[in-house]
Amino acid sequence: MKYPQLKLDNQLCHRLYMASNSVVRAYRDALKALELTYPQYVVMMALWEEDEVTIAQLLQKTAIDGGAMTQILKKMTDKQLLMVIKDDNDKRKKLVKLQSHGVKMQLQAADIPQQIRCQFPSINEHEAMQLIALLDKLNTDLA
Amino acid sequence: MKYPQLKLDNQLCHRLYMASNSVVRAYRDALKALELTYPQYVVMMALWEEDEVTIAQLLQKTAIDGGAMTQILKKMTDKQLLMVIKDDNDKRKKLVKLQSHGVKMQLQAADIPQQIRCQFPSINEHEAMQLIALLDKLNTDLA
DNA sequence: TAAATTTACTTTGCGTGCAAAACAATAGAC
DNA sequence: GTCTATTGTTTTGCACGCAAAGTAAATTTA
Repeated sequence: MKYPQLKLDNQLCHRLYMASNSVVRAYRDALKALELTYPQYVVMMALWEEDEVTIAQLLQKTAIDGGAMTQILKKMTDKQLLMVIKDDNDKRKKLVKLQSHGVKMQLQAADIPQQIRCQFPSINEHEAMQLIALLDKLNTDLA
Repeated sequence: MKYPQLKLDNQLCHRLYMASNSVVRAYRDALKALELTYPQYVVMMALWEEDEVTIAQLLQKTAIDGGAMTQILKKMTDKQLLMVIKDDNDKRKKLVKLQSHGVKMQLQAADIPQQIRCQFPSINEHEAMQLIALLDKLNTDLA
């Protein structure tokens, strides 16, 4: 091959592409019970950490696309997981607030991380931390 | 917080999600010159390595979704990058073959990997190889 | 204070990723 | 040699990710 740098085997990026897709796929079964997609689950995690935040804060924390977020919040509102309220101090802003159904869901979600973790037994705790550290570097550079 | 395992900061998976999106975004400028999307570029890399392969082989090598592949090959055919030919030995199969325009594009693509690499300077060569090894483990487990 | 700029969010159009269903052609079982 | 199962690919419907354009409200500027 003329250009070894173009071999798929040499592409860090293709590995990331595959890994991200695989991991999101891995969540599907666990999330089916909660009737959540992966991005919707990420929104829930963000809100369980800090509730009543603006959409901008949620976008920042989750790294979900703004255009998609509008649709996601609409669907989650329909499911009674949360509410979107106008901010009276600044009418451009909107606050996202969990409904009781959304709050309670945290209990059901509590063992999902472990369920997922079991699906990659080849990675030990040390390696998982290494991976997180490397991905943080990457994300910082690409931010 | 009641459930630290649900903190976004503790999620390997959310890092992967962000990193994959960021990296694909990073390719956008470089690929704009070739009028390719990232998955289309992956198809090109696969074909530059081995041409005249069946769609099933291409799916296997690229890890692109089958339903999406049909659309991707249609668009790439329209752009004269490749052809999809029926296999006479087994009429279920189809072979994908680069057109001359597609073959020549390899030269233009040859410096893309380096362009992308420059966008995450915090990761040195050793770390990049570490990252690849860890992602390979992950992908093997989740395959 | 009126105009220009910026901020916060929504909308639109396109390109995937995905599951599930559909389809055609081959291979196997009997 | 039919009947069934399997293989290879396409289609459909939905959910994002993304860029770019649009809207409304606040802020800055002059």
